[in-house]
Amino acid sequence: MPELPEVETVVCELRDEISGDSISSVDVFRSNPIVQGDLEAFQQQLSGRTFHDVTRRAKYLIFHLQPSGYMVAHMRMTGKFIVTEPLAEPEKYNRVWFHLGSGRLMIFDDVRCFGTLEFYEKLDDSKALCKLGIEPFADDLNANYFISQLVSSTREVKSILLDQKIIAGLGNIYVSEILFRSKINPRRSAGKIRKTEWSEIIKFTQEVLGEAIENNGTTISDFRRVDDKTGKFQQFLKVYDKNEQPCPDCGVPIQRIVQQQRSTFFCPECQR
DNA sequence: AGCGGAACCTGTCGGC
DNA sequence: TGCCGACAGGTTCCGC
Repeated sequence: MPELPEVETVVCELRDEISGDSISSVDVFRSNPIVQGDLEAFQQQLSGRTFHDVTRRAKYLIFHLQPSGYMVAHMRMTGKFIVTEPLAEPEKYNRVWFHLGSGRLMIFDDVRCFGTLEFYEKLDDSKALCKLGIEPFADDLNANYFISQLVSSTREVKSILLDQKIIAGLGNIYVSEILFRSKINPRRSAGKIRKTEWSEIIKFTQEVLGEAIENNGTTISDFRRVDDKTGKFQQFLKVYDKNEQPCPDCGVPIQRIVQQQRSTFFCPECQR
């Protein structure tokens, strides 16, 4: 489900739905490995608190609780949050139920159980959050941010853009799209990317993510609507999953390669 | 430092 | 039809 635009969408929807609602109790149908740390402590820490706000940091969801504390969540590949009227029985991949004071249910559903839920009294206590790099829409993100730390780096530029410690929130799909629009070959060494090229990468990062956020819901954000495969998302992607298909700009076949055990798609003609 | 590989889990799809 | 391997949008850990 999630790259940053999908997380942003979910965060906004959840904020509208649950802000002000309280948690009366928490049912866990399968904790391993979703709920981090002691399960009973987690249930106890959440029960009785109220959702005050929901925000995003990179691909993490942060549930602000009152009178104190935070639930930090990550949906990984297949996690989902659903707010619904009460159900009699958990559905197959429901992992956690949050019973809300309003009588509704917030469900964390996750086929693959890669997702994570953690409670923290203070956000600084989350090591994962502390390690994250700059947000793609941060005001102080500029070419020098990359150049200053990558002058002599031989790492491939794709690896840099996926590195959450450097820039936090980009995922495999959008990195292919960003580098295509930037006309940069994903295998280029980061240290050899010129300042003007970094500026292009930043510009197109914000453009691609912005478009995806605007098109939320019809992108990949909802497996329940996955039958709608010919929706806007397919039109939106220019290279991802387009192996052997003609480049929309020059007609040369898009190439699929593997970098860091992940698929990369690019145009060998346009991207230098 | 930074790479590759494996791991966490389950489902789906294509080839034989 | 049935089995088997490859693959899936993320992150972390380990060894070299």
